[in-house]
Amino acid sequence: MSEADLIREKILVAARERFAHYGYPKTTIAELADDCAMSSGNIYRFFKGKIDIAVEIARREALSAVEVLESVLACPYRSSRQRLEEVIFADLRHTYHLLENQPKTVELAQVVVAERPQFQIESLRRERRLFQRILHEGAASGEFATDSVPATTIALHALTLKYRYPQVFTKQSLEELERELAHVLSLVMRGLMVAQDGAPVPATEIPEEDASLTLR
Amino acid sequence: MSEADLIREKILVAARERFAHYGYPKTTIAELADDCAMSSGNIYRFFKGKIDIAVEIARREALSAVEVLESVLACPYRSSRQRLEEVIFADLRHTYHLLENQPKTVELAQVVVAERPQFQIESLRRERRLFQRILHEGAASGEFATDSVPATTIALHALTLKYRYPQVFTKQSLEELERELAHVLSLVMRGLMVAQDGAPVPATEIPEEDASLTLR
DNA sequence: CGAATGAATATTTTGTTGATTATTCACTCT
DNA sequence: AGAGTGAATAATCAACAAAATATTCATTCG
Repeated sequence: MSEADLIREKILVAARERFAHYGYPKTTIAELADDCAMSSGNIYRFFKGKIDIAVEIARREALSAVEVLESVLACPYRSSRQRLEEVIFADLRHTYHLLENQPKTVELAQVVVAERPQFQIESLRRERRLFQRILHEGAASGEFATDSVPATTIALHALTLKYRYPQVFTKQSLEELERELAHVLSLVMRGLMVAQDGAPVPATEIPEEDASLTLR
Repeated sequence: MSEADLIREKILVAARERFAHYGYPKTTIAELADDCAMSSGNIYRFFKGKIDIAVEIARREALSAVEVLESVLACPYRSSRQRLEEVIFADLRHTYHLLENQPKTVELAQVVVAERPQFQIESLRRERRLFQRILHEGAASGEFATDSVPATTIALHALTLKYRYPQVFTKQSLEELERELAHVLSLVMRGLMVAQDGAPVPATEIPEEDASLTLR
């Protein structure tokens, strides 16, 4: 990693700290420069503007969240249904805890999305790709019955919207949201799965909360 | 209808007009009083405050929307599936057109919900009751298979959230939203419906837009 | 010469004041 | 007495100035 990259990282570390503690608008470039023992003008050799620091932090946060979810897919013994359900539950829990513990994250996300609408589009796309991969595997193995994997992906992504931005839409507790999500998934799974010799598709069970899947 | 009630209606008519044209904040009590040829003080004999006029208008709007949706249930020849799908599509279209044609409605709704959170809770509850009735009928007739009508109602209501506040979450066109909703309902219906002698549950078709179901 | 500075400038936020508007109420009118 | 008024008061908004902050860039430094 080059010298310049190291300084860039230093700025990002200082910014993450201040954004989380005091929020994006209350953090000044002068403060970040102080933290990094440099002049405010010098920050601009590493980032085009203040907002770009926020974008980079948000981008990494989003990437690492998807990476953690992808680790669920690495467990080979699980069925596609289990994978899909665990990913959706893990996503809900991760976002819920993030907004609980780091309330300033909401503000940061809002600023970034307002300034760079493309950011949200790409985050959603990454998430959809993850869903699509699971559906594709499930369809290939004969576990899922679907006319069109892309169409089902879009549907699944749309119908789980509420659980991806939990505290934004409702003031429900995590427990309530989890119970509700289990009902939603039970309904959907019955439609998605291939009938196993007449046996009804069992209801979704709320998975154990796996600490290793909880970020930070 | 008593004399007092008639005056009350007059105020509501004037307010609806001005709220729609100029918005809630830009409408003054003095203007409403002028419209009704009375003094501003006199308005307060009919409404506790300005916000209560907005609440009453929003309440009636919400009630009449549910009433129109209920008229779908009055068509006896339709299957439960058709009813459910038509109600959800009609709701999407109605809200979409309302926000298109009466953009000030969003502002009004925001003001009312901010001031009276209970309002939203009750509107959602009314909508859920409608869903529950359809599910109940479908379960009784053997068309729908469900362990628990209340649980399925909650699930159905949660997973169609995106289509109840269309322009709030995305900038998608009505056509896109309808196509997406059809995919969502196809998936859900396959899980909800009782298998008919092995034949697969057909995909959801986007219903004709029925002008009589479009409010205002 | 590239890296870094910090004063200069542009932009945004904050605070203040005057004006507008919501709400009350002592009063008038029928 | 009950319906209605409009001036008085309280609350909110809007416009503007002052302060704080983001960004640039001529200059310095190593």
